[in-house]
Amino acid sequence: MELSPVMESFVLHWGEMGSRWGLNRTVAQIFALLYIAGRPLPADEIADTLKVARSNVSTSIRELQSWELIERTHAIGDRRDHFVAETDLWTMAARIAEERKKREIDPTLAALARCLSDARMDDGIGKDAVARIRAMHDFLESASGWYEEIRDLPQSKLETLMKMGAKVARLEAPGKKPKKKKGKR
Amino acid sequence: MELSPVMESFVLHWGEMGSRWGLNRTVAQIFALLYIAGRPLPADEIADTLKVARSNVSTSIRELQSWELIERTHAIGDRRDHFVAETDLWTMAARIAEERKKREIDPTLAALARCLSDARMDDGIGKDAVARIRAMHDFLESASGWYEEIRDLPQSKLETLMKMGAKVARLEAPGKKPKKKKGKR
DNA sequence: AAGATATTTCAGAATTTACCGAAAGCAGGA
DNA sequence: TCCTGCTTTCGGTAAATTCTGAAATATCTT
Repeated sequence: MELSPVMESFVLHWGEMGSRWGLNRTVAQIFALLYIAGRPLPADEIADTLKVARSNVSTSIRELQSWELIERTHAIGDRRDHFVAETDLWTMAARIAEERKKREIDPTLAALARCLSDARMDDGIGKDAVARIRAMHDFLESASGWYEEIRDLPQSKLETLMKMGAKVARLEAPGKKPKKKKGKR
Repeated sequence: MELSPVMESFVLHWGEMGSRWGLNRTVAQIFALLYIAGRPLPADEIADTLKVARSNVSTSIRELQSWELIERTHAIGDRRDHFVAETDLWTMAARIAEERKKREIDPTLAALARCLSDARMDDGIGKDAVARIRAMHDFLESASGWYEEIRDLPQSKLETLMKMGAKVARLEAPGKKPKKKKGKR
């Protein structure tokens, strides 16, 4: 596939950003390419376009599938696997949130719980230190619980909720109480 | 500083997790140590405790300061700098969110905007591809705007908002309409 | 101002991570 | 069952990142 200048810079930017996100450059670039292509691409075409080894594409695609950000499809008369990116952005965001939680939050929560239960046998640790571990554990757990509650809301509900957020924010903003209801900052 | 077994595993776990978070191991460990210590520690004591080079501590501390997760303090009669971790978890979360947005979202948004403006001069890119870039840009921008609206809410307001979220979630949950108000799933 | 103590910078060493290309594995014909 | 086209696995290498120790810098003390 031939990349126009803008498409190329889109892909390159995603590559750089991907690193900051825990993905590696190639993985991120492949996703960007599929997203911008807007149609299923076979692995070897991806490799050609991005100038990376075919095997590298294979590995990266597996990673993208574990994030559920791309899907395998087929074309008639073509034995090769093709891949398409998820294009709905709400879905993308949800998938990313889910996966990051799974990789970042859940293991941490488990480790903290382990620390707390071990703390009983550990006479070298102070009460206040245990309390701080517990505080962190409880905080993460409640954030996690909240996320789970809203995770399955349909998009429309989420949008409602976000609007509510904005409203709450506006309502008696810190330091400047509106005197009249007409006063819309 | 002597680490008890639980304290040590807390620190080690943070080290591992930090990697998944874009921090490196040492940076994360130092933060964990300061958090669990609950009192200001001088840099050389940190180095001793974690068995890393003094210079490494210096670099890592700078990184933690850029996240505003630790603060430099002083003790009378001691010329050395001491460091304490932020212990309020809401504040911590806010700082992390702010910094991640700054590092992950803002540059991406800027790059997308650049792509969009460049797209005019690029006759190699299809209309639909431009539309997808725009969709991503707009999505990120509105998420970003929402974040900015709630970012400065006091903790109490945020908690209210989270409760609202839970309520919206419960209210006519997808696939199971409650018939009576008593029915609390 | 010189000496003592504390911090930062930096070049190279060590470690970790990403990538390539060759070989192996797996279908679906002939 | 033996090609043939496609995909995955894997050992080694290249690249990037992290860490160290020595040297430079800064700051107090006398």
